[in-house]
Amino acid sequence: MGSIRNIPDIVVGRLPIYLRALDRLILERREYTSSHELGERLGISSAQIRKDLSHFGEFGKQGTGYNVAYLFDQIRQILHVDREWPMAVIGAGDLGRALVHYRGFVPRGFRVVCVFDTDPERIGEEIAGLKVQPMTELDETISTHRVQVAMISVPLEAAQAVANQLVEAGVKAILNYAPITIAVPESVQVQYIDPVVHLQHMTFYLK
Amino acid sequence: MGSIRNIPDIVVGRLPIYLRALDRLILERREYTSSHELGERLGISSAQIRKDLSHFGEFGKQGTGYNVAYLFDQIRQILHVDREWPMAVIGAGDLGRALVHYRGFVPRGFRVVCVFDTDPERIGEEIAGLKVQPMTELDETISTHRVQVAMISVPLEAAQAVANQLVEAGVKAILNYAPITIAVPESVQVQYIDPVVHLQHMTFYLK
DNA sequence: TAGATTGTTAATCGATTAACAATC
DNA sequence: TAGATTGTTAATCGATTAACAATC
Repeated sequence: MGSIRNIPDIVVGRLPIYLRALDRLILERREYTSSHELGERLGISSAQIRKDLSHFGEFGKQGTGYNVAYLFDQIRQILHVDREWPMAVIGAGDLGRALVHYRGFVPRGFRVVCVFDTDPERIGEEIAGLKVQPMTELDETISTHRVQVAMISVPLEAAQAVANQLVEAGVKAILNYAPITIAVPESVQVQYIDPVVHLQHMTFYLK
Repeated sequence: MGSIRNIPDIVVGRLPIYLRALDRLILERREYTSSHELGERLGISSAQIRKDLSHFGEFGKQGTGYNVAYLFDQIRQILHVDREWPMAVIGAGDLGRALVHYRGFVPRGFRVVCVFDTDPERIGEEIAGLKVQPMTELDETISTHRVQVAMISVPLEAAQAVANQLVEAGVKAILNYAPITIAVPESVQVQYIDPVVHLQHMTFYLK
């Protein structure tokens, strides 16, 4: 297999985790790994890892396992992070600032190239070398930078309107930090980060 | 049903999403809703919502649907967020600061009560009225405040060691923002937030 | 009453795991 | 060669959906 499309989304969702683990193995100067070792580290069965990878091709050798650097490269290509995606951040509050400052994006294929806010107090302010821009400039800036990926860090009341503007401007993937489900066209990807959802999931198991 | 234990974890994971949607309906002053409406808003089938809820009891009425306030209360109880969980934040960098400042925790059952860091520059500094404490005080502070929930916002190299300290101090649920899988005893809950994982998941579908 | 919607059962669909031949 | 580990098949397991009697 490998070339046939329609990969289960749940499988795609695990690839970034594999990539992260491989990155770590590279840091440890490990040349080879196995589905067993990866599974051990990630709390996933080795069979699942082999099955997941088999959707995309044959990356290992019987007896030896996987060449770490090679598999890392292959997954980077599969996920399209063998390049640098320019990103927009909407909302320059505490969270937006933290996102602009975050050093962890660039080594993994992303770079914040613009920040927007509505607050006149914030517009013009510099965050990590980027000037906060007014929302009125969103469309043009996103076009010229060819931004396809954006992160929303505005209050929840504003999130849907911001999402609409982003879609209008041509953004194709939105990471929404506002605690609300937003509606977008089918052609636009959305993912959510809401810490409270994770916390409430865990407190179910606490007394 | 309702009282039999061993609820699928995937069902538990959806309850916070339902709760969020109900919160929104309360805000909109809606008195009743239906599995159909909830499903529509969340992009989930109505059958799934009814099935999920049926694990915990009967909350609706045929013909009428669900009383919003009642269902909201019930799910709060199920998830144990009908109280306020004190939380610790470990790591007072940009992200840690944003977490301490975040106003969205208290209305949903959580309150940051202490912040820790190793950097002498940061120790003693005030963030939203909380003094940043040295890691040496972690054990005692967590005991006296009866903290069971913690968020890790330290660099990835430090994350496992911090997790160990937290477990040692009696923490039972960890929300880990460091991009690394950490090892903890079975009795401790862990959830992860890594924006890059979400971004890479989405770029798979982009060109 | 007629219409709407629940809770639940059974059917379907999909994901995970076990097992193993192939082979490095 | 002997041992290890892959990729894949088939079996198992679990989750989602469709359908409907019950009933508000």
